[in-house]
Amino acid sequence: MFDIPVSTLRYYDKEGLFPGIHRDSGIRKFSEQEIDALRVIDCLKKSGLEIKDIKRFMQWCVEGSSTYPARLELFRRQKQCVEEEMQRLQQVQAMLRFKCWYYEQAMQDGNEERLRHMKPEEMPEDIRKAYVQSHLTLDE
Amino acid sequence: MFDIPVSTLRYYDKEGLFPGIHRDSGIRKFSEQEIDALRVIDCLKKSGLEIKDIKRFMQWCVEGSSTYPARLELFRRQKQCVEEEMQRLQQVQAMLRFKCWYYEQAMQDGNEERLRHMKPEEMPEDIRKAYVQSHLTLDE
DNA sequence: TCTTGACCTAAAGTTAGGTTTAGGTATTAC
DNA sequence: GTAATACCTAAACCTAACTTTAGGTCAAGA
Repeated sequence: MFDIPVSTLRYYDKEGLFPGIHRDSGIRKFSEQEIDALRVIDCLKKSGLEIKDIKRFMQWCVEGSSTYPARLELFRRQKQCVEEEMQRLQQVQAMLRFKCWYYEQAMQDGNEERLRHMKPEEMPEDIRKAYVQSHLTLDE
Repeated sequence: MFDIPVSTLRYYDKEGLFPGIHRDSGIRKFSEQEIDALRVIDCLKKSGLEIKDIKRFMQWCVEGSSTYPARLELFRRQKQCVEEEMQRLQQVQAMLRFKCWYYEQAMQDGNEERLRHMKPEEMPEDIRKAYVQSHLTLDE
């Protein structure tokens, strides 16, 4: 259903990611609760959170309304993280766009001579923008 | 300069990421070549490439013009990867937007009763959109 | 009956990408 | 002269997030 190996589900459970999971004579029963937990786990993992922090969140969920502020703050923080990650990826994309253009040119020319001496001002505008953007933060 | 630990630079070199690096009586000399390599390494790493694949790219760079097509294809593939990653992150963001709204409501209400019975149709439009978007791929 | 398959546990193993340590050389600062 | 630094290597260590293995229980089907 979720394309997650059984071993991973057991690992998650061992790590405390399903604090309230019910068992039927030893066998884990995944209810709508846990399905939902899996969605949140997936989301929080992709937002950069570690398992132990996801566990803490799952604990908050069983602790009730007193932990609403903590949970809200967590999601706000992760939203911020993802926004920053997207910005980094946009810079990465700029570099990749530039590199694709670069090697298209190199293939046409058969060598990198012309490119080696090219200044940003001589590049097509969109490529120059990509070049400049991708050479920002890591420079100097 | 790049805020990379010396140990990491040595590790990269050991992994073959600076194939043509020059040494002055045993000591590595980082020229403009290697500075540029570091930018590309950073970009390729963030695009999801592993060290051993970056090494392969660096090898191509010393092999000359015959590897232009391979290099171009690599950058095109990584561009694709990053685009897909951005889409995944947009879905994650939708979930986070929904969760932030959810807990803002829960804090106002003091409990989750109202929210528990709420159907997507009853949510504010932007939140409903976020909810629907974030519940897409992992569902059923 | 028996054997196939789904579930279980605890514990060991795996992988990537570094980091740390131990031991050594060479240059600079006082 | 000697002491603090910056560099070097090889090899051991580390962490997160799984995965694999070994060994066992139980129920259904041929």
